[in-house]
Amino acid sequence: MPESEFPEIRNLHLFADMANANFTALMRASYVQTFPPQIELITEGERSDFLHVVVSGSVELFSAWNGRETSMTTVEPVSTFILAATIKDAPYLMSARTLEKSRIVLIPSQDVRGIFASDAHFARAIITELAQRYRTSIRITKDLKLRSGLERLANYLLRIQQSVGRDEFDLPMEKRRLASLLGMTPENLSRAIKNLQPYGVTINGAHVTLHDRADLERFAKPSPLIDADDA
Amino acid sequence: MPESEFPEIRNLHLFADMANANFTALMRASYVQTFPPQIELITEGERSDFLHVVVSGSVELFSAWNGRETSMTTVEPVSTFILAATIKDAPYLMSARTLEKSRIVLIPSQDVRGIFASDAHFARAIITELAQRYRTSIRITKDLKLRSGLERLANYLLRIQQSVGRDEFDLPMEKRRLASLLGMTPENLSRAIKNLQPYGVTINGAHVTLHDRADLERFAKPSPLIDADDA
DNA sequence: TTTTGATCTTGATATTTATCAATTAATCAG
DNA sequence: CTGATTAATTGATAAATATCAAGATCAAAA
Repeated sequence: MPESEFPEIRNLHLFADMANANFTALMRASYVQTFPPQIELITEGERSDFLHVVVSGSVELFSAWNGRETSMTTVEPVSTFILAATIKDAPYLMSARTLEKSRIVLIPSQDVRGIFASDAHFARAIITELAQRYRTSIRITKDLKLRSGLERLANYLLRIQQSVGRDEFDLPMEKRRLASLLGMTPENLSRAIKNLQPYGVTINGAHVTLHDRADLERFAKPSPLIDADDA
Repeated sequence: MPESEFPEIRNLHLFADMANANFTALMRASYVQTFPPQIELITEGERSDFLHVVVSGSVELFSAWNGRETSMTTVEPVSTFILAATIKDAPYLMSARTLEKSRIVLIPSQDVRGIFASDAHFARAIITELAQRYRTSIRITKDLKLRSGLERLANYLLRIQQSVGRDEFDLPMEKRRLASLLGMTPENLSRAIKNLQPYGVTINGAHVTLHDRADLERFAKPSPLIDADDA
């Protein structure tokens, strides 16, 4: 693996504080590969041989059961995925596919497990990362169990609004995939979008305008205990 | 805190491998308290001052939003809850209430954070615990997004069957709460139970009989990637 | 540009799930 | 044991969501 890739990985919280020697050892054992779009990188049920790091592009995590499929999350650069499976040396619970041309670093799981056992800083970073991901997953469960599809969409839009800081923005993914992420069908998402019009939401193609955020918030009732990144 | 309580806590994976001095320090800083049933121990949104350990009894974790409430999980002895909030020093995402008279150990969060920074064994145990909980949470999301209510119930029954090893058993909780756990209304659970009769399921009060497990499995299609504890 | 294929939208309909109301069954305190 | 309370069930209805089919829109490839 070329050393030129090291810095951006090193900057990840996960690797930022670990001993230099350990980081270098991890990197030397790793592979970097560029994948075209729509390549299935891992399949749920497989053994987790590598911790993956998305350096550029983006990756979708999804799951299937009984002929159905659902989008679980999108992994953007620079961050890791399937950390928990790597740690537990257990099968992946989700599949992963590239959404676009993506550069992926593959770190052998065995090396990750070996090093966190001896590097306290690395262990601490893993703890923080896992705690964060666990909490995010709990938020998703609450979103699914406590809200209707329409409410999930409304809060999703408000979360984007929050993160970009503007009332006008583009949807960051296809509606088809957004629907799956929100736990609804594409048809229903189309209708949900219309049903938000009375609250000042206009979506034209991918372009979203929130004409009256206060009004939308009155409907969506966003909560930091579901919608914040952490608070 | 009385030393008599130490051993069973010490036996938890989470505390089993840590240095003796550290364990003792944690315990000396802790409180034990016995709570009556239906006491709200923590409320979502509060700061996480204590890591909780259920020594006896049982505790329900639940969440509310916009006047609705959903049951998230049940904590049985001996295990901890709200570890992630403790680690992150962040507000609880779930509330907790005793289901019965329960003995709870309260370990100051600050001490937990202080010690895992210096005790590698403890840190490692926390990693394992968080990874496990994260994976469980992912399974729950898959269950909710990929299955109908009827399918969730069918698989829930098969999971209990698996854990008790018999085709006849009692539901471990009120139907009201089971419904909430499965993400449906009590009325719907009643009907779902009836709808499983063609697959050999009889539920009389709390007593469940699976007359034809193979048949039920053909309908439920259990998957180790959703239903196993870990595999 | 045109074609081709996919996504998106819309309407009609079916299914699933929730709500409301009433009754029955179970539990518990006195 | 008995009344009071809560849980569970059942039926009727409403709302939410999914499915199916068709057309419209968009985007990539020839």
